[in-house]
Amino acid sequence: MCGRYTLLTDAQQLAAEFGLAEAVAFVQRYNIAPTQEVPVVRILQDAAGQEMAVIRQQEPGGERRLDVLRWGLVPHWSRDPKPVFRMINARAETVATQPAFRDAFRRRRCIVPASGFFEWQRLMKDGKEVKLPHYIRRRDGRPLALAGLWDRWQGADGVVVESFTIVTCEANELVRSLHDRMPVILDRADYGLWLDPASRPEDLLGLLRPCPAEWLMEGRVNPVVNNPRNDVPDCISDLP
DNA sequence: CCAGACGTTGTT
DNA sequence: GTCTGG
DNA sequence: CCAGACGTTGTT
DNA sequence: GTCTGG
Repeated sequence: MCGRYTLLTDAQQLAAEFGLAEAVAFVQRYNIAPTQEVPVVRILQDAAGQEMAVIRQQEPGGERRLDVLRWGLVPHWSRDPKPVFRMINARAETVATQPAFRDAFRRRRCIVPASGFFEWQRLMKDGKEVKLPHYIRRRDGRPLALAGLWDRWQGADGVVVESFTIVTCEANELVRSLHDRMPVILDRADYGLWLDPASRPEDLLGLLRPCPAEWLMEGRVNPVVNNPRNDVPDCISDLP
């Protein structure tokens, strides 16, 4: 599962990691929650759904850009711009066939950059359930590339809402003690394949598996992160 | 994901 | 318990 | 044909 | 938009 994460990487680092055409400034975030607007990496297509041929010749797949989208997918056919259901995650196992995701999986994939993500460990203490937040990040300090899907919703009055969801898979050995699901974390060598609108579904499905546990490290953090209103550095302060 | 609220009426 | 807001 | 659904998680 | 159920 992935329901909260951070983005602390600076614009230059992010541009280098993801091969962005332009280093776009954005706000550093310690506590990103569903429904909020956050930057994602994607390749835009023209209205006909074709990549722009000129750009494609120079850069396979087209230009990688950083755009701000809403977390919680609103399918283009929704009556409402607010999803009736909380589509903040999409299961890797069914993403190619579920009506809400399959179009996006075929042609509108993105990478959700994150410095780390949170998982809550549920424990019973004195007969009451407590939720202990844990923070998971890469050992090598690089940002995480979370596999995402996006869509564009347009209302009758012309209002446009662009939104995204994070693909999940079964948890690896490191995350399993906290939860049985985790976000799909892409290898740097696979960024191009995932982002290229022309990639074949059968190749893409091979990427949707848990990353090696050795990539990651994990530790308990301050419960101040539990409240999404607290977007402060304490959210990732380590607890013994 | 967690925190916090949790109503009714009539009209479009 | 269940839904909405962040 | 039209109407209605379209999702994930965790918990029971 | 597209599929399923009636």
